[in-house]
Amino acid sequence: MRSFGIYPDHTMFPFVLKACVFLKNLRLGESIHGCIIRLGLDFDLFTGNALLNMYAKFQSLQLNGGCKVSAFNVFDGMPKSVIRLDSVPKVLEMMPERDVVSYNTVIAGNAQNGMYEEALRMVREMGNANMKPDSFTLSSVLPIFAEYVDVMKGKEIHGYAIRHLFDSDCYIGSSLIDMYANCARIEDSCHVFNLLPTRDDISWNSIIAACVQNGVFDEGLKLFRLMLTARVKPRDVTFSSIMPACAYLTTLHLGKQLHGYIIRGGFDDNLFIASSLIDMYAKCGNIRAARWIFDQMEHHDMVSWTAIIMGHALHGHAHDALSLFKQMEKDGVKPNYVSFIAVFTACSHAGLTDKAWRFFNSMSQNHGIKPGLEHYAAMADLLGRAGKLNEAYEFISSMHFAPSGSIWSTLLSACRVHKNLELAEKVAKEIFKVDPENVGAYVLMSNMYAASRRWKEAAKMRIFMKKKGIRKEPACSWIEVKNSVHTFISGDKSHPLYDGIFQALKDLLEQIEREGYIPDTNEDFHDVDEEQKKYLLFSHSERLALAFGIISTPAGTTIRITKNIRVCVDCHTAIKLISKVVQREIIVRDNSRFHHFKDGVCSCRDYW
DNA sequence: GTAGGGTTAG
Repeated sequence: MRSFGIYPDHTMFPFVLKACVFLKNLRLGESIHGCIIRLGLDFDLFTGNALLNMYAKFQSLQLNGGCKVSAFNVFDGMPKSVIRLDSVPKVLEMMPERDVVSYNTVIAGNAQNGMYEEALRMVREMGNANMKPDSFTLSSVLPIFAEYVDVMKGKEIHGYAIRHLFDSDCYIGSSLIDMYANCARIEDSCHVFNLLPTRDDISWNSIIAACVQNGVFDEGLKLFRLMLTARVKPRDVTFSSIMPACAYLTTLHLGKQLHGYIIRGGFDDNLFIASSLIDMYAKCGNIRAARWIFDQMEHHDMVSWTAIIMGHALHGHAHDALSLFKQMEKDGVKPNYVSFIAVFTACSHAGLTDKAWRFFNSMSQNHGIKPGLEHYAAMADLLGRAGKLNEAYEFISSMHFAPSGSIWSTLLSACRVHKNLELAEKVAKEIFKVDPENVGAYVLMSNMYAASRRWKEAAKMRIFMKKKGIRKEPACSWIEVKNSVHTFISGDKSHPLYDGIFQALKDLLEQIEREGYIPDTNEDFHDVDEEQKKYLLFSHSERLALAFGIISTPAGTTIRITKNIRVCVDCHTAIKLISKVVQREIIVRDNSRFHHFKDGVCSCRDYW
């Protein structure tokens, strides 16, 4: 057009600048900017707004590469390479007039670059200039209050939206869903979603992510199915949002189905999705598949490294976990807060206390990460498991913040494993001081008293619980057979195939007794005779699930069971022998790790 | 000419 000698007018540049944004070509954009100035069109409002938008977008690109330098208001202190990007405030200052769009563009630019206070300042300035926030403004501001976890301010915006009839706006809808979800107000998220007159893929993604992030996994999965029924196409974000639900519920068949979708949709090179797949396979007991995905990836970021390290840690592969951590550092990927939790978990499941101490010290010294509650908890857990109970006690007492009930609880369960009632009493006192309703502590103390035949004190604990009206969650195991999940609680006879299960349990008992199995009744704390105890052990939830798995799958199939609390010692012994007599691999995930039983031995080498 | 959603955590 220009070669024909035709001059562009003010209507043209917004489109040309937009093309530069799509092409991610800053140099081209800058030369167009030059062209605009030469033609004297930089005083045009629409052209100015398009320039603002372009520079703001390139600012995001630059910042996503690492440094979070404020390019909007800092000029002097900026590194040379970023100086060109300072053009947003310059363009803004030069503009002869500004409208709502100018402000919205700058507000969004600041908000997307993490400069929340500057964004909010611009909102006030906009008000001072007699311009009212519109739906664009609100959907840029809401994510700020989501990030701040400030539900009061978020609600204020929601109210403003309702008063100005913006609440049926799809964009504001997703921001509201996300804001409420971030503030743990999942009911409010659902309420907003249900009231939306129109929903696009992002509204669906927002509500699904909201459910999963708040632990409402069944609802998340239900909404995912509804999304498919509504013929809304799932996107990359959908998969990385829903996958953690499969990981948490150990629904391997669903995870695999989603993996199929992901491959067919061509999403398998997405970093977020790959990390969520690694986590899902690891948590569903298939660490080999998790590792395969990790090894297939072209680039690894900190999250994917952390996910695979945690995966190996949970499966008791401390050596793999730690050598991966070394490799990660060698690759120049910086570990974060979560990565160290994974490292401590690895050390914990292998009893590597010395190594853990070295990591703990290097975490703050070499990586500048201040140990948080989770790190202290992991270290305390590790020391406790290794039997270093007093060291753990000292460690917890020396924390630079007040210990929580949960951190003392890790030590209490270590006292149970190592049968130290004296320290347990001391620890329990600390727990009841900060958390008088801690169910686990009452149950553990009651069991420990019972184990030392101090029935009166055991009963006292139970009575305390009753008085306070707190109940422990029943022990529960589940297993997936033919794409459906079967749940068992201890002593449960309600399964339709119970007769077969009972017969199988009896047969298995006979077979393992021939292998030398002697019931270990030490951990059963009912004041009843030995024969009855044997029966109680016999009907533990993991045994029921296992017996059901054996009779309902073909010979040789790997059996995967999930349990909500720690596997009991007797069941651990029994399952080892069962894996030998039925010649099957049995994988049990309890609340802290995986046990791979095969040929009479367990991967945890009886340390868990 | 301007806006919203994602992965790892005893």
